[in-house]
Amino acid sequence: MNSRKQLLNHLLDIGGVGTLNNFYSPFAKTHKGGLLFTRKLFKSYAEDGLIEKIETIGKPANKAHEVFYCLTKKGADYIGRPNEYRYKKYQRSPYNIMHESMKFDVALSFLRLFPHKKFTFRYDASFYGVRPDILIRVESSNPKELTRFLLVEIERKKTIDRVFHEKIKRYEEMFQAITQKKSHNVSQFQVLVVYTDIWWDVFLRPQEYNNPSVINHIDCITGLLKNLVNHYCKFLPPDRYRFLGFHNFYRLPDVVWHTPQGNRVALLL
DNA sequence: CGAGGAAACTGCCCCACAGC
DNA sequence: GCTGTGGGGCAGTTTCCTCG
Repeated sequence: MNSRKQLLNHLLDIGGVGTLNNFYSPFAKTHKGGLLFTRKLFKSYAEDGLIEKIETIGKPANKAHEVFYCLTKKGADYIGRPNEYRYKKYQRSPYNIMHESMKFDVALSFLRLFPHKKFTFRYDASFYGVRPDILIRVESSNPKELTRFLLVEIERKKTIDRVFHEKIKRYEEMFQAITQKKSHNVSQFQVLVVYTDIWWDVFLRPQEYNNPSVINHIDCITGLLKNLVNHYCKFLPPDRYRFLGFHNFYRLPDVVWHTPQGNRVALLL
C-alpha cells in the first residue's frame, strides 16, 4: 500500500475525521517538515474529492490544528472499503476542538505504533453510563485469546483530584455493575487514563518538545500524574488501569505507562 | 511574525546493463 | 544465469522565500 492510500486507511480507521496536525510525520526533524507532505496529500485528496473540509464556525487561528477534514464516500471507495464507511455529514467543526484532536492523536498513534494489531475505534460506546472517550477493540492474533477492550479516558484538568472523583470512581462503579450483572468479562477490559493539565498545548508535536519551557511543563505534568497515582489509585486493581501523560502519545509501546501502584510498564496488547 | 509555498536536496529503491 | 554498479526517479524532507 502506498502512503497516499495508507493515510486514507488510517483516516477511515480512526473514524473518518482528523486534522492535518493529527497526521503529522513523526520522522521529520522539524515540526514544519512533519506537516509538509501531509499538507500535500490533503490538498490532493481534497482536489480529488476523497476528503472534505468541515466548515468551521469562526475563523481558525491555525488551520492545521483546527480545521477537520472528513473522508468522503468517494474516498472510502478509492481505498476499497466502501462498506466500512458510515457517512455522517458533519455540519460544523467538532465542538471541542482540543479534546477531539487529542482523541484522534491517541487513536492514530495506536494504528501507527502497533501496525501488526487490528484495532476498531468507537467514540460513542457506553457501559452503565460510563462513556469512554475512545473504545478500542483489540483483536487478538491468537484465536484462543479473548478480544480485549481498552477504554481510553482523556482528561485535561487543572487538578488531579477531579480526575479521580469525576472519572475513576465512575469506572469503579461500572466495574461493580458489570461484575454484579455478569454482563461482560471484566478481565477483557482495561482503562487507559491519558492525562494532561489545561495549560498544555495539545497541538504541539513531538518535534517541538525540545523547547526548555515545554520540557519544564512535561516534568510538571509527570509530577501531577505521579500524585494522582500515589494519592488516589494505590488500592485499584493493578491490571485494570494504566496512566499516561498525553505528551507521550507518540511512544505508546514504550515503558511510559504507570500502574495504579506507580510502576512504569509497557502496555501489553 | 508566522503560515504556507517553492525549490532544492537526500537517501533509498529499482532496474538496465555489463562483465563474468 | 548471477551479480555488482551506476543512473534515474521518487517520497519525503530541509531550507529559503513570500505575503498578509
